Amino acid sequence: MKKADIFEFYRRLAELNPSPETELESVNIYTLLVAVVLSAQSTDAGVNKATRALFATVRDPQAMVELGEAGLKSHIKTIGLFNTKARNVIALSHLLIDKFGGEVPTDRDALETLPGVGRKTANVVLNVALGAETFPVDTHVFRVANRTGLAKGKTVMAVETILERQTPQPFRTHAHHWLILHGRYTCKARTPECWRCPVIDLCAFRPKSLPPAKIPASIR
DNA sequence: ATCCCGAGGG
DNA sequence: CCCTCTGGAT
Repeated sequence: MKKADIFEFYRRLAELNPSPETELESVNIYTLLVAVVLSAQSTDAGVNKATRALFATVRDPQAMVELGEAGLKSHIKTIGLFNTKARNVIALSHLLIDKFGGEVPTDRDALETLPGVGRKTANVVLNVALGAETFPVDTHVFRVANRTGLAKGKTVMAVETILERQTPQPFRTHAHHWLILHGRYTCKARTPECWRCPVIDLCAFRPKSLPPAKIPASIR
């Protein structure tokens, strides 16, 4: 996508939602980390439903370890991949206590040493908790970037590299959330709702599937 | 049947 | 690169 169009793309999403935030609920950086780990291949709404009860009493690694894997599983049974996630969250909590003084590390390499934490999760924690200019590429960002032509890449890493390089300064901290919210509510996976898309004229997908709207002269 | 703020292992 | 883990919503 052309440089001027990239700027205009973000400018419009920013105008509609000046300060976008994550829809994952958390009470501190530790619970944020846990929520993001739990969110893999699951909806934010589904994760929130489970974590509301969990985070009411468990808000730090020590409490999580005391709850135990079986106890955690009973809280997250309704979330996909819950066996692996429960194991990872308990292991990750032990590691935070043993190697990081009970605190969540704030650099990407350290975060990625935690079980269940990959590049995308680390990028989300850094962006949401610290306001870092990271570009987590999830299913929505990957789809929106490729479909619209904003950043075409065959892998999530390729897309992240392009976003990191091309995103204009005023939009760098929130770009991730604008793309994800646009993907979740408008540029949906199965049936994108192009009729209410604010950037339809900048989109590479629109011309092929939906012809440009022709408004009859009679109603103009 | 497809998708949801993926990661780890082969 | 591929596959598996997994329940809930649509």
